[in-house]
Amino acid sequence: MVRAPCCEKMGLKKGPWTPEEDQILIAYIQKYGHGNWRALPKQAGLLRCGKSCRLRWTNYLRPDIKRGNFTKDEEDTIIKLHEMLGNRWSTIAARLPGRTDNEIKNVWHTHLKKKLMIKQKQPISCSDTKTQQTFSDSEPVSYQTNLNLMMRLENQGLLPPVSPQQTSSSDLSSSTRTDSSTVVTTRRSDNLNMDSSVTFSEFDDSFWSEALSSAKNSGMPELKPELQFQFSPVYMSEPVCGYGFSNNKDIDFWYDLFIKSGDSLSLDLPEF
DNA sequence: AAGTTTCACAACCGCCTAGGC
DNA sequence: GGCCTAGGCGGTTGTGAAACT
Repeated sequence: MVRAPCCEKMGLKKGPWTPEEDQILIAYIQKYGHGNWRALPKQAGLLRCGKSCRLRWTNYLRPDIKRGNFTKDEEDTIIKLHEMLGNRWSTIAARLPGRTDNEIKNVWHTHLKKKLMIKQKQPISCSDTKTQQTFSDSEPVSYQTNLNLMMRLENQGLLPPVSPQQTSSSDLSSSTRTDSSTVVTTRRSDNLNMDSSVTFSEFDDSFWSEALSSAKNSGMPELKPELQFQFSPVYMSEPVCGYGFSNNKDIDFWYDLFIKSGDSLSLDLPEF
């Protein structure tokens, strides 16, 4: 692949953006949009490369960006999602409206990583000890299976990043279950093909009963039957949920999210 | 008050992938 | 199928501000 010459060699500007440059970029995008980032700076009269313009717009100038400190809830969500997804910043960002992957990456490296390190150094309380034991017991069974699931979903193009504005309760998936397998119909009709479905023969009844009994053992209230049915397939159909029930900690996290919607749980997905 | 270190975050770099030709 | 380009992603760096000595 031939790499495009760097900005400096092309006589283009690097470094911090000035307010004037910001204004030019905003005005241009508001008027013409940003169909072609490479052509944009020239057409807008900016001495920047297209990549720099795109970064500036997506990370800073976009009107839907939320500025200011992260809330406790946002931090908790990042920590839990990072635990499940690793450094997939853009996927994590898709779950936090108004936050960019760059911002989340920064806050992780500057705050949350340290916060977690401090937390991990603290002695485990009696109740925590019990929970941690359960985690390690359940993890080896389903983790690899869940990774396989995620790879299959990715290979079939069913794990695109979800932008927050695209998520609404009106475009939920339908999910059905056959005798031998769980069929997941993808959730969103815009960039996922609603006709596509995936059959997970390895996720049989024993898998779900194992997951649900693990949840029960960890002290959660028993899930309602209709919830078990809806909860599991919908969970799997979500890109961020690709790991499935890898351990009790994950179950706990998703249970927290779902249970907050109360009795309408089996019908409504939480907004991310 | 001056110098040094640490912190926070914007911006850049290099790689990868999808898609057009 | 190979080449090329644009766009996207995660890792890293640069820089100004704040804290510390």
